[in-house]
Amino acid sequence: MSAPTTRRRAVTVERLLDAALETFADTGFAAASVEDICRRGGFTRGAFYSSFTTKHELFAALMTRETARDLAAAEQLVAAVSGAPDPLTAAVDRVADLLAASRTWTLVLTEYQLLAARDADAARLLDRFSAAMTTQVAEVLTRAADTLGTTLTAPAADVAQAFLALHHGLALASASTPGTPVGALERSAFLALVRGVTAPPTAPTP
Amino acid sequence: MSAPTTRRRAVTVERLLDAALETFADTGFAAASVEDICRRGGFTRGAFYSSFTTKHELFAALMTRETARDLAAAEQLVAAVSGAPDPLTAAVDRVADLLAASRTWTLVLTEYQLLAARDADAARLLDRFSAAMTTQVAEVLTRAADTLGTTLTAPAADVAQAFLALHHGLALASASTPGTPVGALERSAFLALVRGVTAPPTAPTP
DNA sequence: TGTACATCAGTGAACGCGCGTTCACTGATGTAC
DNA sequence: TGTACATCAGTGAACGCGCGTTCACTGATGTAC
Repeated sequence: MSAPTTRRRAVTVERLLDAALETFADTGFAAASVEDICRRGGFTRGAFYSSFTTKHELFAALMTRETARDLAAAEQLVAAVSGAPDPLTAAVDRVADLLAASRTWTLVLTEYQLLAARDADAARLLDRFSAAMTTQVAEVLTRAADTLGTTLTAPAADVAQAFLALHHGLALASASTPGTPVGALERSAFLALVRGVTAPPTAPTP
Repeated sequence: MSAPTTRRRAVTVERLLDAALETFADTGFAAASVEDICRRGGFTRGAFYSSFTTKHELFAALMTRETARDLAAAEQLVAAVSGAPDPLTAAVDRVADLLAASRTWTLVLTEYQLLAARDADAARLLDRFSAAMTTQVAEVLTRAADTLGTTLTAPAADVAQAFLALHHGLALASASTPGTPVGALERSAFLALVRGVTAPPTAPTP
Protein backbone atom coordinates (compact mmCIF):
# COMPACT_ATOMS: atom_id res chain seq x y z
CA MET A 1 0.00 0.00 0.00
CA SER A 2 2.14 2.92 1.33
CA ALA A 3 1.32 6.41 0.00
CA PRO A 4 -0.65 6.39 -3.26
CA THR A 5 1.21 7.96 -6.17
CA THR A 6 -1.62 10.13 -7.41
CA ARG A 7 -4.73 11.90 -6.19
CA ARG A 8 -6.76 9.98 -8.76
CA ARG A 9 -5.39 6.70 -7.48
CA ALA A 10 -6.26 7.61 -3.90
CA VAL A 11 -9.87 8.26 -4.93
CA THR A 12 -10.04 4.92 -6.71
CA VAL A 13 -8.68 3.10 -3.69
CA GLU A 14 -11.31 4.75 -1.48
CA ARG A 15 -14.09 3.75 -3.85
CA LEU A 16 -12.79 0.20 -4.00
CA LEU A 17 -12.67 0.02 -0.21
CA ASP A 18 -16.24 1.33 0.01
CA ALA A 19 -17.35 -1.27 -2.51
CA ALA A 20 -15.45 -4.01 -0.69
CA LEU A 21 -17.07 -3.13 2.64
CA GLU A 22 -20.54 -3.53 1.19
CA THR A 23 -19.70 -6.56 -0.89
CA PHE A 24 -18.06 -8.42 2.00
CA ALA A 25 -21.08 -7.66 4.18
CA ASP A 26 -23.49 -8.87 1.50
CA THR A 27 -21.66 -11.93 0.25
CA GLY A 28 -18.86 -12.73 2.65
CA PHE A 29 -15.15 -12.49 1.98
CA ALA A 30 -14.53 -15.86 0.34
CA ALA A 31 -17.65 -15.74 -1.80
CA ALA A 32 -17.07 -12.18 -2.97
CA SER A 33 -15.34 -12.12 -6.33
CA VAL A 34 -12.94 -9.38 -7.34
CA GLU A 35 -15.31 -8.70 -10.21
CA ASP A 36 -18.24 -8.16 -7.78
CA ILE A 37 -16.26 -5.57 -5.88
CA CYS A 38 -15.05 -3.77 -8.98
CA ARG A 39 -18.48 -3.68 -10.58
CA ARG A 40 -19.93 -2.18 -7.40
CA GLY A 41 -17.23 0.49 -7.44
CA GLY A 42 -17.74 1.15 -11.14
CA PHE A 43 -14.46 -0.35 -12.31
CA THR A 44 -13.20 -3.31 -14.24
CA ARG A 45 -10.98 -5.90 -12.67
CA GLY A 46 -7.80 -4.36 -14.02
CA ALA A 47 -8.32 -1.34 -11.77
CA PHE A 48 -8.18 -3.61 -8.78
CA TYR A 49 -4.92 -5.24 -9.80
CA SER A 50 -3.44 -1.84 -10.46
CA SER A 51 -3.81 -0.92 -6.76
CA PHE A 52 -3.79 -4.25 -4.92
CA THR A 53 -2.00 -7.51 -5.40
CA THR A 54 -4.55 -9.76 -3.72
CA LYS A 55 -7.99 -9.87 -2.13
CA HIS A 56 -6.37 -10.42 1.26
CA GLU A 57 -4.40 -7.20 0.89
CA LEU A 58 -7.58 -5.31 0.05
CA PHE A 59 -9.27 -6.68 3.16
CA ALA A 60 -6.31 -5.68 5.30
CA ALA A 61 -6.42 -2.15 3.86
CA LEU A 62 -10.16 -2.00 4.52
CA MET A 63 -9.72 -3.08 8.12
CA THR A 64 -6.96 -0.55 8.63
CA ARG A 65 -9.14 2.26 7.35
CA GLU A 66 -12.26 1.26 9.29
CA THR A 67 -10.56 0.57 12.58
CA ALA A 68 -8.71 3.89 12.39
CA ARG A 69 -12.13 5.54 12.20
CA ASP A 70 -13.36 3.56 15.20
CA LEU A 71 -10.33 4.44 17.25
CA ALA A 72 -10.65 8.13 16.44
CA ALA A 73 -14.27 8.02 17.58
CA ALA A 74 -13.25 6.24 20.77
CA GLU A 75 -10.65 8.90 21.48
CA GLN A 76 -13.22 11.67 21.30
CA LEU A 77 -15.36 9.58 23.62
CA VAL A 78 -12.69 9.55 26.31
CA ALA A 79 -12.73 13.33 26.41
CA ALA A 80 -16.52 13.62 26.30
CA VAL A 81 -17.06 11.29 29.23
CA SER A 82 -14.58 12.90 31.59
CA GLY A 83 -16.82 15.83 32.56
CA ALA A 84 -20.27 14.20 32.52
CA PRO A 85 -22.50 14.26 35.65
CA ASP A 86 -23.16 10.48 35.69
CA PRO A 87 -20.07 9.37 33.82
CA LEU A 88 -20.45 5.62 34.08
CA THR A 89 -23.93 5.55 32.60
CA ALA A 90 -22.87 8.15 30.06
CA ALA A 91 -19.88 6.01 29.19
CA VAL A 92 -22.03 2.93 28.76
CA ASP A 93 -24.49 4.79 26.55
CA ARG A 94 -21.77 6.29 24.44
CA VAL A 95 -19.85 3.06 24.05
CA ALA A 96 -23.09 1.40 23.04
CA ASP A 97 -23.74 4.12 20.45
CA LEU A 98 -20.23 3.93 19.12
CA LEU A 99 -20.30 0.20 18.72
CA ALA A 100 -23.85 -0.03 17.46
CA ALA A 101 -22.45 1.56 14.28
CA SER A 102 -23.96 -0.80 11.81
CA ARG A 103 -24.85 -4.29 10.89
CA THR A 104 -22.47 -3.98 7.97
CA TRP A 105 -19.49 -3.39 10.21
CA THR A 106 -20.47 -6.22 12.55
CA LEU A 107 -20.59 -8.65 9.65
CA VAL A 108 -17.32 -7.50 8.12
CA LEU A 109 -15.46 -7.49 11.42
CA THR A 110 -16.71 -11.01 12.13
CA GLU A 111 -15.60 -12.07 8.69
CA TYR A 112 -12.15 -10.75 9.50
CA GLN A 113 -12.09 -12.53 12.84
CA LEU A 114 -12.74 -15.79 11.03
CA LEU A 115 -10.01 -14.96 8.55
CA ALA A 116 -7.67 -14.17 11.43
CA ALA A 117 -8.35 -17.60 12.91
CA ARG A 118 -6.79 -19.07 9.76
CA ASP A 119 -4.27 -16.51 8.59
CA ALA A 120 -1.35 -15.35 10.69
CA ASP A 121 -1.01 -11.94 9.00
CA ALA A 122 -4.67 -11.16 9.55
CA ALA A 123 -4.35 -12.34 13.15
CA ARG A 124 -1.52 -9.89 13.79
CA LEU A 125 -3.45 -6.96 12.34
CA LEU A 126 -6.60 -7.83 14.25
CA ASP A 127 -4.67 -8.31 17.46
CA ARG A 128 -3.14 -4.84 17.19
CA PHE A 129 -6.56 -3.29 16.62
CA SER A 130 -8.22 -5.23 19.42
CA ALA A 131 -5.54 -4.21 21.87
CA ALA A 132 -5.88 -0.55 20.90
CA MET A 133 -9.66 -0.70 21.16
CA THR A 134 -9.49 -2.43 24.55
CA THR A 135 -7.11 0.23 25.82
CA GLN A 136 -9.43 3.02 24.69
CA VAL A 137 -12.49 1.48 26.30
CA ALA A 138 -10.55 0.77 29.48
CA GLU A 139 -9.52 4.43 29.54
CA VAL A 140 -13.14 5.52 29.25
CA LEU A 141 -14.15 3.24 32.10
CA THR A 142 -11.28 4.29 34.36
CA ARG A 143 -11.99 7.99 33.87
CA ALA A 144 -15.69 7.50 34.45
CA ALA A 145 -15.05 5.55 37.64
CA ASP A 146 -12.59 8.19 38.87
CA THR A 147 -15.04 11.00 38.31
CA LEU A 148 -17.70 9.02 40.16
CA GLY A 149 -15.41 8.19 43.05
CA THR A 150 -16.10 4.54 42.38
CA THR A 151 -13.52 1.79 42.06
CA LEU A 152 -13.50 -1.07 39.64
CA THR A 153 -13.16 -4.45 41.34
CA ALA A 154 -11.51 -5.98 38.27
CA PRO A 155 -8.71 -4.77 35.98
CA ALA A 156 -10.07 -2.10 33.64
CA ALA A 157 -8.61 -3.91 30.63
CA ASP A 158 -10.49 -7.09 31.53
CA VAL A 159 -13.73 -5.21 31.97
CA ALA A 160 -13.17 -3.52 28.62
CA GLN A 161 -12.58 -6.87 26.93
CA ALA A 162 -15.76 -8.23 28.45
CA PHE A 163 -17.68 -5.18 27.21
CA LEU A 164 -16.38 -5.53 23.70
CA ALA A 165 -17.10 -9.27 23.66
CA LEU A 166 -20.59 -8.78 25.03
CA HIS A 167 -21.33 -6.15 22.45
CA HIS A 168 -19.99 -8.19 19.59
CA GLY A 169 -21.86 -11.29 20.67
CA LEU A 170 -25.14 -9.39 20.86
CA ALA A 171 -24.54 -7.55 17.60
CA LEU A 172 -23.74 -10.76 15.78
CA ALA A 173 -26.77 -12.57 17.18
CA SER A 174 -29.07 -9.77 16.10
CA ALA A 175 -27.40 -9.46 12.69
CA SER A 176 -28.20 -13.07 11.91
CA THR A 177 -31.73 -13.05 13.30
CA PRO A 178 -33.22 -9.90 11.85
CA GLY A 179 -36.21 -8.21 13.41
CA THR A 180 -34.52 -8.48 16.79
CA PRO A 181 -33.40 -5.04 17.93
CA VAL A 182 -31.13 -5.59 20.90
CA GLY A 183 -30.57 -1.96 21.85
CA ALA A 184 -32.47 -2.14 25.12
CA LEU A 185 -31.08 -5.54 26.01
CA GLU A 186 -27.56 -4.40 25.29
CA ARG A 187 -27.91 -1.31 27.43
CA SER A 188 -29.19 -3.22 30.46
CA ALA A 189 -26.62 -5.97 30.01
CA PHE A 190 -23.89 -3.32 29.96
CA LEU A 191 -25.27 -1.70 33.10
CA ALA A 192 -25.51 -5.05 34.85
CA LEU A 193 -21.90 -5.72 33.99
CA VAL A 194 -20.91 -2.33 35.37
CA ARG A 195 -22.88 -3.01 38.53
CA GLY A 196 -21.07 -6.32 38.87
CA VAL A 197 -17.60 -4.79 38.71
CA THR A 198 -17.96 -1.60 40.75
CA ALA A 199 -17.70 -1.08 44.47
CA PRO A 200 -19.79 1.69 46.07
CA PRO A 201 -17.91 5.03 46.42
CA THR A 202 -15.23 4.78 49.10
CA ALA A 203 -15.66 8.46 49.92
CA PRO A 204 -18.19 10.86 48.39
CA THR A 205 -16.53 13.34 46.06
CA PRO A 206 -16.52 16.90 47.46
CA MET B 1 -32.67 -35.69 4.54
CA SER B 2 -35.37 -37.57 6.53
CA ALA B 3 -34.52 -41.11 7.62
CA PRO B 4 -31.63 -42.65 5.72
CA THR B 5 -32.55 -45.71 3.68
CA THR B 6 -29.72 -47.90 4.82
CA ARG B 7 -27.38 -48.39 7.75
CA ARG B 8 -24.44 -47.99 5.40
CA ARG B 9 -25.80 -44.68 4.18
CA ALA B 10 -26.27 -43.45 7.74
CA VAL B 11 -22.62 -44.18 8.51
CA THR B 12 -21.52 -42.32 5.38
CA VAL B 13 -23.61 -39.30 6.31
CA GLU B 14 -22.05 -39.23 9.77
CA ARG B 15 -18.56 -39.40 8.32
CA LEU B 16 -19.37 -36.62 5.88
CA LEU B 17 -20.71 -34.45 8.68
CA ASP B 18 -17.58 -35.09 10.75
CA ALA B 19 -15.44 -34.14 7.78
CA ALA B 20 -17.54 -31.06 7.08
CA LEU B 21 -17.21 -29.85 10.67
CA GLU B 22 -13.44 -29.96 10.50
CA THR B 23 -13.23 -28.61 6.99
CA PHE B 24 -15.54 -25.67 7.67
CA ALA B 25 -13.52 -24.83 10.79
CA ASP B 26 -10.24 -25.02 8.86
CA THR B 27 -11.24 -23.30 5.67
CA GLY B 28 -14.58 -21.61 6.15
CA PHE B 29 -17.85 -22.56 4.51
CA ALA B 30 -17.55 -20.67 1.23
CA ALA B 31 -13.92 -21.59 0.67
CA ALA B 32 -14.44 -25.27 1.49
CA SER B 33 -14.93 -27.30 -1.67
CA VAL B 34 -17.13 -30.37 -1.80
CA GLU B 35 -14.02 -32.25 -2.85
CA ASP B 36 -12.13 -31.11 0.30
CA ILE B 37 -14.90 -32.44 2.50
CA CYS B 38 -15.17 -35.75 0.66
CA ARG B 39 -11.43 -36.35 0.59
CA ARG B 40 -11.29 -35.74 4.34
CA GLY B 41 -14.08 -38.25 4.86
CA GLY B 42 -12.44 -40.76 2.52
CA PHE B 43 -14.98 -40.45 -0.28
CA THR B 44 -15.20 -39.15 -3.80
CA ARG B 45 -17.54 -36.34 -4.70
CA GLY B 46 -20.23 -38.68 -6.00
CA ALA B 47 -20.80 -39.95 -2.46
CA PHE B 48 -21.70 -36.45 -1.40
CA TYR B 49 -24.25 -35.95 -4.16
CA SER B 50 -25.77 -39.32 -3.35
CA SER B 51 -26.75 -38.07 0.13
CA PHE B 52 -27.04 -34.29 -0.22
CA THR B 53 -28.21 -31.99 -2.96
CA THR B 54 -26.16 -28.95 -1.98
CA LYS B 55 -23.44 -27.68 0.35
CA HIS B 56 -26.06 -25.55 2.15
CA GLU B 57 -28.10 -28.63 2.92
CA LEU B 58 -25.04 -30.35 4.34
CA PHE B 59 -24.35 -27.37 6.59
CA ALA B 60 -27.95 -27.36 7.80
CA ALA B 61 -27.72 -31.07 8.60
CA LEU B 62 -24.46 -30.48 10.44
CA MET B 63 -25.95 -27.67 12.52
CA THR B 64 -28.97 -29.80 13.35
CA ARG B 65 -26.77 -32.62 14.59
CA GLU B 66 -24.39 -30.44 16.58
CA THR B 67 -27.01 -28.26 18.21
CA ALA B 68 -29.01 -31.32 19.23
CA ARG B 69 -25.91 -32.47 21.10
CA ASP B 70 -25.53 -29.08 22.78
CA LEU B 71 -29.15 -29.01 23.85
CA ALA B 72 -28.96 -32.49 25.31
CA ALA B 73 -25.91 -31.44 27.34
CA ALA B 74 -27.73 -28.33 28.52
CA GLU B 75 -30.67 -30.44 29.62
CA GLN B 76 -28.48 -32.60 31.82
CA LEU B 77 -27.02 -29.41 33.23
CA VAL B 78 -30.40 -28.19 34.42
CA ALA B 79 -30.80 -31.30 36.54
CA ALA B 80 -27.22 -31.23 37.84
CA VAL B 81 -27.42 -27.65 39.06
CA SER B 82 -30.69 -27.95 40.94
CA GLY B 83 -29.20 -29.68 43.99
CA ALA B 84 -25.78 -27.99 44.24
CA PRO B 85 -24.72 -26.12 47.42
CA ASP B 86 -23.75 -22.88 45.66
CA PRO B 87 -25.92 -23.29 42.59
CA LEU B 88 -25.29 -19.95 40.91
CA THR B 89 -21.53 -20.33 40.86
CA ALA B 90 -21.96 -23.98 39.95
CA ALA B 91 -24.26 -22.95 37.14
CA VAL B 92 -21.80 -20.38 35.86
CA ASP B 93 -18.95 -22.88 35.95
CA ARG B 94 -20.95 -25.55 34.22
CA VAL B 95 -22.31 -23.25 31.56
CA ALA B 96 -18.77 -22.07 30.94
CA ASP B 97 -17.59 -25.66 30.61
CA LEU B 98 -20.45 -26.57 28.32
CA LEU B 99 -19.87 -23.65 26.02
CA ALA B 100 -16.10 -23.78 26.09
CA ALA B 101 -16.54 -26.94 24.02
CA SER B 102 -14.05 -26.18 21.34
CA ARG B 103 -12.56 -23.65 19.05
CA THR B 104 -13.85 -25.73 16.16
CA TRP B 105 -17.43 -25.32 17.22
CA THR B 106 -17.01 -21.58 17.84
CA LEU B 107 -15.69 -21.10 14.34
CA VAL B 108 -18.36 -23.21 12.68
CA LEU B 109 -21.21 -21.62 14.62
CA THR B 110 -19.91 -18.18 13.70
CA GLU B 111 -19.69 -19.25 10.09
CA TYR B 112 -23.33 -20.26 10.28
CA GLN B 113 -24.32 -16.98 11.88
CA LEU B 114 -22.79 -15.16 8.96
CA LEU B 115 -24.60 -17.46 6.57
CA ALA B 116 -27.85 -16.81 8.44
CA ALA B 117 -27.35 -13.08 7.97
CA ARG B 118 -27.62 -13.70 4.22
CA ASP B 119 -29.85 -16.73 3.86
CA ALA B 120 -33.42 -16.86 5.15
CA ASP B 121 -33.52 -20.66 5.57
CA ALA B 122 -30.35 -20.65 7.62
CA ALA B 123 -31.71 -17.76 9.67
CA ARG B 124 -34.84 -19.75 10.54
CA LEU B 125 -32.84 -22.78 11.62
CA LEU B 126 -30.43 -20.71 13.69
CA ASP B 127 -33.26 -18.78 15.29
CA ARG B 128 -34.94 -21.99 16.41
CA PHE B 129 -31.72 -23.25 17.93
CA SER B 130 -30.88 -19.95 19.63
CA ALA B 131 -34.32 -19.76 21.19
CA ALA B 132 -34.03 -23.31 22.52
CA MET B 133 -30.55 -22.68 23.88
CA THR B 134 -31.65 -19.42 25.53
CA THR B 135 -34.57 -21.21 27.16
CA GLN B 136 -32.31 -23.90 28.55
CA VAL B 137 -29.81 -21.46 29.99
CA ALA B 138 -32.63 -19.35 31.45
CA GLU B 139 -33.97 -22.49 33.10
CA VAL B 140 -30.58 -23.19 34.66
CA LEU B 141 -30.35 -19.66 35.98
CA THR B 142 -33.87 -19.61 37.35
CA ARG B 143 -33.43 -22.89 39.19
CA ALA B 144 -30.09 -21.79 40.59
CA ALA B 145 -31.56 -18.50 41.84
CA ASP B 146 -34.53 -20.32 43.37
CA THR B 147 -32.32 -22.72 45.26
CA LEU B 148 -30.24 -19.82 46.52
CA GLY B 149 -33.27 -17.82 47.56
CA THR B 150 -32.03 -15.01 45.31
CA THR B 151 -34.08 -13.16 42.74
CA LEU B 152 -33.01 -12.06 39.29
CA THR B 153 -33.56 -8.36 38.71
CA ALA B 154 -33.93 -8.88 34.96
CA PRO B 155 -35.93 -11.40 32.89
CA ALA B 156 -34.14 -14.75 32.96
CA ALA B 157 -34.33 -14.99 29.17
CA ASP B 158 -32.55 -11.66 28.78
CA VAL B 159 -29.87 -12.68 31.21
CA ALA B 160 -29.45 -15.95 29.32
CA GLN B 161 -29.11 -14.10 26.03
CA ALA B 162 -26.49 -11.83 27.53
CA PHE B 163 -24.59 -14.86 28.85
CA LEU B 164 -24.60 -16.57 25.50
CA ALA B 165 -23.55 -13.39 23.71
CA LEU B 166 -20.77 -12.71 26.19
CA HIS B 167 -19.49 -16.23 25.85
CA HIS B 168 -19.60 -16.21 22.10
CA GLY B 169 -17.90 -12.83 21.89
CA LEU B 170 -15.06 -13.98 24.12
CA ALA B 171 -14.73 -17.34 22.41
CA LEU B 172 -14.56 -15.71 18.99
CA ALA B 173 -12.01 -13.14 20.12
CA SER B 174 -9.77 -15.84 21.53
CA ALA B 175 -10.24 -18.10 18.51
CA SER B 176 -8.88 -15.41 16.23
CA THR B 177 -6.02 -14.33 18.48
CA PRO B 178 -4.45 -17.59 19.54
CA GLY B 179 -2.32 -17.87 22.64
CA THR B 180 -4.99 -15.98 24.57
CA PRO B 181 -6.78 -18.38 26.92
CA VAL B 182 -9.84 -16.54 28.18
CA GLY B 183 -11.03 -19.14 30.67
CA ALA B 184 -10.31 -17.04 33.76
CA LEU B 185 -11.56 -13.84 32.16
CA GLU B 186 -14.75 -15.56 31.05
CA ARG B 187 -15.44 -16.96 34.49
CA SER B 188 -15.05 -13.60 36.22
CA ALA B 189 -17.06 -11.79 33.56
CA PHE B 190 -19.86 -14.33 34.04
CA LEU B 191 -19.77 -13.87 37.80
CA ALA B 192 -19.79 -10.08 37.44
CA LEU B 193 -22.82 -10.34 35.22
CA VAL B 194 -24.53 -12.56 37.79
CA ARG B 195 -23.67 -10.09 40.51
CA GLY B 196 -25.17 -7.32 38.42
CA VAL B 197 -28.51 -9.02 37.97
CA THR B 198 -29.15 -10.58 41.39
CA ALA B 199 -30.66 -9.04 44.47
CA PRO B 200 -29.48 -10.30 47.88
CA PRO B 201 -31.66 -13.12 49.31
CA THR B 202 -35.04 -11.77 50.40
CA ALA B 203 -35.21 -14.40 53.10
CA PRO B 204 -32.54 -16.99 54.01
CA THR B 205 -33.59 -20.48 52.95
CA PRO B 206 -34.44 -22.75 55.88
C1' DT C 1 -26.85 -72.39 5.49
C1' DG C 2 -25.99 -71.51 0.64
C1' DT C 3 -26.88 -69.74 -3.86
C1' DA C 4 -29.01 -66.30 -7.44
C1' DC C 5 -30.66 -62.13 -7.95
C1' DA C 6 -32.05 -57.12 -7.14
C1' DT C 7 -31.15 -52.96 -5.20
C1' DC C 8 -28.59 -49.30 -3.99
C1' DA C 9 -24.14 -46.80 -2.29
C1' DG C 10 -20.19 -44.95 -3.92
C1' DT C 11 -16.79 -44.44 -8.15
C1' DG C 12 -14.47 -41.65 -11.37
C1' DA C 13 -14.51 -39.52 -15.89
C1' DA C 14 -16.59 -35.75 -18.24
C1' DC C 15 -18.75 -31.11 -18.87
C1' DG C 16 -19.03 -26.32 -18.74
C1' DC C 17 -18.82 -22.20 -16.06
C1' DG C 18 -16.81 -18.56 -13.44
C1' DC C 19 -13.00 -17.04 -11.23
C1' DG C 20 -8.20 -14.96 -10.39
C1' DT C 21 -4.60 -13.16 -12.83
C1' DT C 22 -1.99 -11.19 -16.83
C1' DC C 23 -0.99 -7.90 -20.34
C1' DA C 24 -0.96 -5.03 -24.54
C1' DC C 25 -3.69 -1.03 -25.15
C1' DT C 26 -6.00 3.69 -24.72
C1' DG C 27 -7.26 7.70 -22.90
C1' DA C 28 -6.90 10.79 -18.88
C1' DT C 29 -3.86 13.49 -15.83
C1' DG C 30 -0.14 16.17 -15.02
C1' DT C 31 4.40 18.66 -16.57
C1' DA C 32 7.68 21.55 -19.27
C1' DC C 33 8.25 25.18 -22.12
C1' DT D 1 -2.48 30.85 -20.87
C1' DG D 2 -1.73 27.38 -24.48
C1' DT D 3 0.48 23.56 -26.77
C1' DA D 4 3.40 19.01 -27.00
C1' DC D 5 4.78 15.42 -24.64
C1' DA D 6 5.39 11.79 -20.86
C1' DT D 7 3.51 9.19 -17.43
C1' DC D 8 0.41 6.50 -15.38
C1' DA D 9 -4.58 4.83 -14.19
C1' DG D 10 -7.90 2.00 -15.76
C1' DT D 11 -9.70 -1.02 -19.91
C1' DG D 12 -11.07 -5.35 -21.69
C1' DA D 13 -9.73 -9.53 -24.04
C1' DA D 14 -7.35 -13.74 -23.14
C1' DC D 15 -5.60 -17.75 -20.42
C1' DG D 16 -5.87 -21.68 -17.68
C1' DC D 17 -7.39 -23.72 -13.43
C1' DG D 18 -10.52 -25.56 -10.14
C1' DC D 19 -14.97 -26.05 -8.89
C1' DG D 20 -19.96 -27.80 -8.75
C1' DT D 21 -22.69 -30.98 -10.88
C1' DT D 22 -24.02 -35.03 -13.79
C1' DC D 23 -24.09 -39.76 -15.09
C1' DA D 24 -23.04 -44.42 -16.82
C1' DC D 25 -20.69 -47.81 -14.22
C1' DT D 26 -19.18 -51.37 -10.60
C1' DG D 27 -19.04 -53.65 -6.65
C1' DA D 28 -21.08 -54.12 -1.99
C1' DT D 29 -25.25 -55.05 0.76
C1' DG D 30 -29.31 -57.15 1.55
C1' DT D 31 -33.33 -60.52 0.15
C1' DA D 32 -35.86 -64.65 -1.49
C1' DC D 33 -35.90 -69.26 -1.98
